[in-house]
Amino acid sequence: MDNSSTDLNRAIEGLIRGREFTRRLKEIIKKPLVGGGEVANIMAEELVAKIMESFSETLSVINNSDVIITTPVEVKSPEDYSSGSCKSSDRRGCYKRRKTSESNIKESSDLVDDGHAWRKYGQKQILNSTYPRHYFRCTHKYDQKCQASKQVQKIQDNPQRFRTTYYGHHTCKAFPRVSQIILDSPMDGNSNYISFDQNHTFPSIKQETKEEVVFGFYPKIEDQIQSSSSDYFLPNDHDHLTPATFEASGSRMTSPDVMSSGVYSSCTTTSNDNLEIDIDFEEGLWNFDQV
DNA sequence: TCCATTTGACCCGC
DNA sequence: GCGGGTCAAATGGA
Repeated sequence: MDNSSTDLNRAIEGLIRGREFTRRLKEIIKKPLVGGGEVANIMAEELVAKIMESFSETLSVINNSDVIITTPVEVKSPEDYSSGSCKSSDRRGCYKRRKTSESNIKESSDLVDDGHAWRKYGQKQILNSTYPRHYFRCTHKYDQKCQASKQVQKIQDNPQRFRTTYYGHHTCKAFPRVSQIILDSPMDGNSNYISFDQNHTFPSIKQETKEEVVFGFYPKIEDQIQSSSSDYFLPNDHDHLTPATFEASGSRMTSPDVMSSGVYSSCTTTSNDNLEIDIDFEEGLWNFDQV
């Protein structure tokens, strides 16, 4: 079996896992809440994490042999790493640093869109590390109290790869964005297609607009790095390492409310082998058509 | 003018 | 005390 076939199988397995987790989540949601629904909430959160993990892994496979390392650590409540009390009016540094929290570490040769809107809030040179570390928080940290954050850093031994460490779960309602899911277009009723096309690059949307809430794209770290620090540069063969790219046909995708309704998504990958994946969450239909 | 990014300052865990 | 994580003023682009 050649590599592309292996990757294809891995991608399919990942999606099937995601489907199974989604099915379980659906069951939990359907069940009447017992005990205030806390148990169900916890289970749902775990399932969401697993779903995200499966999709991330699948995306990584699609984007060529990326590695995902999941490090389950004690899950803390958001209060455990929320801002602490402040004494002065200058709130700089006024926060409570998290001790431990759930983290997912991902290494990739490119920066895959993880489906969420991030805002960079810091950059720091790390001791004994050539490359600075970049800090991102969820765009909805304040408007929806989403505690998700991540750190991105070039891998010392392999500067062409990036290590992304995710902390916390997304509690925001912003739906995972295009790389994962595209909705029915309210305009024409046709499904929108995501194309993982090596010939395109990520659009870089840098505003926390309402549009971005729904389909803001993952900002290219390269762009940010280039604009911020001379320490960062793109590898010479960057064209070869083009980030996972996609394009969505169907233009306007604006209303978050659409997300809550029936979801149909369809994505297309184009690599050596074309993998077309149609996902209908509402009907539970997943079609894998090798083109 | 608005908003994202940059960057230095500050705080906390180890 | 050091180093890492976060904050917010300053800055620059749209």
